[in-house]
Amino acid sequence: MAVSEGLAIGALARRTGLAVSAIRYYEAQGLITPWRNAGGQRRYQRADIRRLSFVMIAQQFGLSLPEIRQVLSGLPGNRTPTPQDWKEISVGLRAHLDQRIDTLTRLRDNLDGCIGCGCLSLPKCALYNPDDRAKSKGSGPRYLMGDTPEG
Amino acid sequence: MAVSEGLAIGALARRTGLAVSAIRYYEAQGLITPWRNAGGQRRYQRADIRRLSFVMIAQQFGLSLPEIRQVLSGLPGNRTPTPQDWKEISVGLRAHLDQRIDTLTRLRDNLDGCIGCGCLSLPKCALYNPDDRAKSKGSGPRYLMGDTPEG
DNA sequence: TCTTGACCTAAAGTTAGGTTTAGAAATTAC
DNA sequence: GTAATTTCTAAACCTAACTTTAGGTCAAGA
Repeated sequence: MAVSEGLAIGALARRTGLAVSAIRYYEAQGLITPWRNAGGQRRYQRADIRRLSFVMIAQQFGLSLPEIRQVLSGLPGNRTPTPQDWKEISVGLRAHLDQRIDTLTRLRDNLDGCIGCGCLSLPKCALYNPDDRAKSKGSGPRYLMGDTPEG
Repeated sequence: MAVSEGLAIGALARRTGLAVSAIRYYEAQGLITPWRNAGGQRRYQRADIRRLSFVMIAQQFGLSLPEIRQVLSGLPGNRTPTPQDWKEISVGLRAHLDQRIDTLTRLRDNLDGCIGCGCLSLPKCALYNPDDRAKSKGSGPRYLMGDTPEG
């Protein structure tokens, strides 16, 4: 009954809205590290509610789980994170989000130009420098909408 | 050799930068419909280069393949699409993109507020009304960063 | 105590968007 | 005419982020 007994996984699930299976999965991905009670069941700190909420927010921002793990590694390991700790690692998120907004805005403006001329041929298209998450799998520059350089 | 013989799948792949396997996959998803030559091989119209380029652009915008299929269904089926046709279906893309940018911007501003107060507790967080693509899989509202309504 | 609900692990299944493989047939190049 | 290249189909495989299932254990309450 003491606070030190920690939260069971079901309680943590109810507090975060996550599925129990998702929380176990996050543990397997190194995002959260519970301890075990005498019977071998997972027990969590109250601060882990905040930690999982952060994971959910970062996911909304488009970070992958490995990326989130990286960001979380910026938290102190030897004590419960303070509001200031959370604030500091959130700065990186803000930068990530700014970049995503910027990419999409460039993409939109490019489409506007193409709609404007009515041809949709984009030799200067933002797709040549696409979003970080997409691409890098293609082979060299692509000539879009049917316009090759040699005609 | 006549134009009417169409493009083989390899030629289309070179013109679009897509893998041959991807083009076949898009056909299976109903995004493109080649005809077959006497030997059973796929043959494509030159206009299909443009069609596939549109698919790639729409993907950059975050549309799923079923969504793209839906958008493409706005093209005339009985003739080669004109620049005006492409312009018309692009308007929907523009709206989609605007909405995504708007969502991300709200998310960012919300994070700013939370960084500002240093607590990262977001009862009014944009995550309650998240991006269209994410969520809808959760069960009811989530109380983020450890703050439940009842305390 | 007994029973019910919560929890455990490991493995398989799921969706999206493809790629890879295998073996055969068509096409192209010389 | 033959060799090399492309293309064909079907099915298996891949990653991310989880969920589901199966069979068994732990914890809490009447």
